[in-house]
Amino acid sequence: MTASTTYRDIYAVVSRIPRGTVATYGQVAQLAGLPGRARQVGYALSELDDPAVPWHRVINAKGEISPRCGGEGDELQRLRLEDEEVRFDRHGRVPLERYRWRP
DNA sequence: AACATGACCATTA
DNA sequence: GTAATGGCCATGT
Repeated sequence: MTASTTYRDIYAVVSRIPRGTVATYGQVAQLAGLPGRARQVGYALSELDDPAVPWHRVINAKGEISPRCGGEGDELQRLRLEDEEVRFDRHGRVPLERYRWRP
């Protein structure tokens, strides 16, 4: 494990995302003080094993759920978001204009 | 130390 | 609407 400060910073921001809202990787990176390092955010979440972090509230800039190893990860994420009042359109993505987290 | 990989984003055509 | 390009950095071998 040995979570680096960068990762802990990312986890801290993700943990602050309110229920019923979503944030993009770029947004999380920006709020975490890592502008332009959206990639690291996704990587940090992939290595994440802390159930206290609502990683399912983080999606890509297209409002879609990013693929992930394991198979059921994307599906699980969608179910969890729907369980939090977040609806998907017919394209299978979330309207960021509507559910985007605004700190 | 070097190389390759990765849950990405913004811009341009 | 899609396709391609550049950039950014941590992790594992």
